[in-house]
Amino acid sequence: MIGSAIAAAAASTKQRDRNFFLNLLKSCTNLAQLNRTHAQIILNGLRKDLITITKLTHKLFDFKAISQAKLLFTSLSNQIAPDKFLYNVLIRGFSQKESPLDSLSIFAHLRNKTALKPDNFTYAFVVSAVSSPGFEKVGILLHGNVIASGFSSDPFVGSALVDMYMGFSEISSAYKVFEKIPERDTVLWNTMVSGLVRNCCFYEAVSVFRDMVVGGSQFDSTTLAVVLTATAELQELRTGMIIHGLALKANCHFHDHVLTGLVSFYSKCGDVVDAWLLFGLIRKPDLISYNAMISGFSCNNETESAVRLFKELLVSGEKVNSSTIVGLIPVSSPFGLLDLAHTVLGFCVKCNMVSNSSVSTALVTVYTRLNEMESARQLFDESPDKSLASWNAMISGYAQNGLTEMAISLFRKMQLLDIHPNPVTITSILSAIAQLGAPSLGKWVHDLIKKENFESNIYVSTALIDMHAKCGSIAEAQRLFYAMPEKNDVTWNAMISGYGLHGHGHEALSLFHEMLDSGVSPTGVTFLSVLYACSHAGLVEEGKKFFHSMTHDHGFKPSAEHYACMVDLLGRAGKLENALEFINKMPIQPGPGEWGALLGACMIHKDSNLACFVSDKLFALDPENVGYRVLLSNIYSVDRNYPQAASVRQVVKKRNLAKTPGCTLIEMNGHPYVFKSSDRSHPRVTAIYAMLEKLMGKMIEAGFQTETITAFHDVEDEEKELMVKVHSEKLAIAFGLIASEAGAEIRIIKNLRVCLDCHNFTKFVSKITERVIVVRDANRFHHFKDGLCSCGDYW
DNA sequence: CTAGGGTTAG
Repeated sequence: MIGSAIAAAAASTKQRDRNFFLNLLKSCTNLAQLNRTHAQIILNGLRKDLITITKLTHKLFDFKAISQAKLLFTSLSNQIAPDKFLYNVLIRGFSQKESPLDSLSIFAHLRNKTALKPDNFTYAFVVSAVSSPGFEKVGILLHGNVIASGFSSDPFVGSALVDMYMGFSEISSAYKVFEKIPERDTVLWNTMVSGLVRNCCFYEAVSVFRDMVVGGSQFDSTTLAVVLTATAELQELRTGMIIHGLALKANCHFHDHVLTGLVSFYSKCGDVVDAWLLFGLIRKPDLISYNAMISGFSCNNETESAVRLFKELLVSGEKVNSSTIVGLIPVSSPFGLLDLAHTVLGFCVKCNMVSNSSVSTALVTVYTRLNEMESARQLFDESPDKSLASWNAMISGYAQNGLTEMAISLFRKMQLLDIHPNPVTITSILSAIAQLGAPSLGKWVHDLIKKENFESNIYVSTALIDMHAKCGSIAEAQRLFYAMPEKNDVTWNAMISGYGLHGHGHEALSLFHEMLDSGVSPTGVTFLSVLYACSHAGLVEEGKKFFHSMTHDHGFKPSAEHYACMVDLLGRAGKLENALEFINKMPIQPGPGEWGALLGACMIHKDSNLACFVSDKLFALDPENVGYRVLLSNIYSVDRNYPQAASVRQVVKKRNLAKTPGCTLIEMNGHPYVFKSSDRSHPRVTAIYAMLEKLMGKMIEAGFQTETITAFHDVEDEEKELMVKVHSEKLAIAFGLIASEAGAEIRIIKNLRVCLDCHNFTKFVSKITERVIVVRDANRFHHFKDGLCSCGDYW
């Protein structure tokens, strides 16, 4: 029809008027039609008609013909004087094609080179052009212009301003603008809600929506769709269902956007069945709806369905974006779906998407979750422009997989390239340092935090508390904790578990009550941390009471970890029978956690009969785990049953089960030194071994029989060699003694649990050298002083 | 018949 209209126009020699072309322009549905119409406009002498040109320019932007629009403007601007309308179309056009600089330069031209006055349209467009991070300065300047020109209460300009501040993550400025606008229309409210959602302020988004409804403002399908995503993130089942009700009443229920919002809401709340049903009601499912459903399946562990839908999307030829890949991440983690990751990667390579920074970041995340660190690093190295998010993905991947040195060295590289970290980077790197237990690195990062002004960030300061506690300075952690003006549940948990780590059970308990008084609700982790603290401080009765109160007063359903902690509490205190009874009475099937805790208790209390029984359970549950076998072998050793110990070790060896090699870290004058078992690589190796020999000699003199010395009878050669090996912590302590001033505290960190022999050795050394020795092992801190250890020999 | 330009968004 349109084609024939154009044909008629071309065939006719009769001059067409402006109105004819305006209608024709309006009905163009693609660029080719538009170009033909443009030709006709020229033929009909309307080339310089401002009104026709304005509409034409507008249409060119609609079809994303941005360079053509630019060309048209530059070629005409010295022949005709553009008016405000044309300027406005250009400013909007560029702003929507994401070339804010072009928008700004047109705006500047309008202000400086013409006598035209910008109006509310102009400001709405130019403000929305600069609504992304990086334009803060010019954005605030424009806000000043808006006020000066008297447009601050215009709803269109107001919405644009609110959106702009939301884009800068200046939430409070956005609120200020919003509150100053008396007439709040639906779009303004929507701008607030969606801005809050974009900034992950989901709770605030829901609360603004509530104000909107209570205040009687009209909402629309956009409002509902957006606020649904907030309830999805919050897993606010009640609120989400109320909104679903509102959608039904307002007849918005069948809007595709609302349905998509409902899909993410129900799936994030665990109701994937309803989500799938609603997904089926979407008339024209597009990428966003698919993404919502795929991520819905994957966060509910419905791997097969997620993969099926993903493949369906692939074969449909529909484009996939970074959100699709990001949505698949939960699927790839617990199931080790390496195949899927490779499929995704293959697809991304084919579509040339790997160079897209958010896709490559997502892929890096997928591979780090699968603990495929080499693949992740390769992807990272090959991505052409690395965003801060990609750096963070790689660094936190290393930190989460225990590759702390890699995390730190990558962070160093970042520093060298002068790439500034953000709070996310800092939080990951602090976690790495906490795992490593390197206080000198901690100080370095702490200074950096001050320099970058991240101290007030709650994530950063919480990570700092955790780092200080895990690096041994519980006092510093405590100081930081009480200096924090605002604390969240994680902050409290970090401090409580810090106390537990150092064996300060009473402090942990009293901090828990402080937490309750402060109004922050405890989480599962809080209860776990308190139980852990009770267990490591030998507070059996308190722990039992606490466990009871957790279920009865706080209505918490204990998880497997809580049960394991209780077994640990009982077992550690020597109540092995009670611990076994507790396991047998558990309402859920006992798993490796509970049996493992009991096996640990058997080790401490030298009950090899029970250990044998428990081990059988464990080997059946988790045949690949080496730790349990090592533990069992140690139990036999402690019991002087060396042939049995050796035979357990033989199984480990025969089945090729890899054992984590032990190592110990010590810092001397700000330098970290790592010792492996029987290490001879240190430059002062001779002095270290001499010191060790001297100490061992004194120990025998004093009547300390070390476990290894008595162990030499009837042991096979191979086993003997294993026992004769000097554990890394002994080397580190000997080095600490010769490299530090007399009386100085010695701090070491061991990656595995300290063995009985080394524990005895350290107690003895602390006595004869009059040193405080602080040892962090895989589980906790040991403070050795005057021949005693803070763990009370239960660890 | 005086024409051409709006802000948010699953």
